[in-house]
Amino acid sequence: MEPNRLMMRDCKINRILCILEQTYPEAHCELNFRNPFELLVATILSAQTTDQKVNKVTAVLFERCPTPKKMLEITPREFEEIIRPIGLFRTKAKNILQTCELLIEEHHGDVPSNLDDLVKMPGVGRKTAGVVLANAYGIPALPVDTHVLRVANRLGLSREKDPSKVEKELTALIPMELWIDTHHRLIFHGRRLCHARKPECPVCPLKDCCPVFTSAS
DNA sequence: ATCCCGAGGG
DNA sequence: CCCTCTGGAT
Repeated sequence: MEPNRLMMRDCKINRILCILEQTYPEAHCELNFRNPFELLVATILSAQTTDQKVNKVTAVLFERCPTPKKMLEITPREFEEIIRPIGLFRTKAKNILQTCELLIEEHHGDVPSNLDDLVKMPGVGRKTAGVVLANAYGIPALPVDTHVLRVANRLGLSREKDPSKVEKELTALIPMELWIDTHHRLIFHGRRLCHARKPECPVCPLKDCCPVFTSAS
């Protein structure tokens, strides 16, 4: 128990951020988009799937419906068929089409650049809103998804299980100019090494800072 | 079988 | 906190 405390004191947040930067210097959003509207739609679609599958579907969708107005011109049924391969297609179709209506009625067809308005869109929670703010507008955000949550818990950066509480703790801990990159790096790390089931601790660059590894060995 | 870069609802 | 929505990959 003493060794753990010392270990954690040695490897504070700066060390973790530094290793993350060296390990995943190019971490970035892997969704394909050309403007805030496309990113908003792609991000709503990305729940419970991979970016690669979303990109396949949006390549077709954005070609046919590049604006909220165009998206409402095809039938909901046609819309569902286009996005069907990614799953959860009925819920997502309904949310996206309602979001398009809201964008037109209350935002002149533009995607709002603040969290409060974004979260009012159906199908848009903190995570989706954060991704849009960060990647479409360059506004500092550190949205917490399942990867970020899991990795932050394991590294001892937060003990909370509620994503919004974890977000608060992380943003308090990390300099604002690093929020966006850190979000992407934690996700890459969660996907590459820090898997939900079987984390690859022996080859993890963060193992010396991580309570999971140091307490297991 | 079980898991995906979630959100909304009970 | 738990459940459901969905299909596809593994």
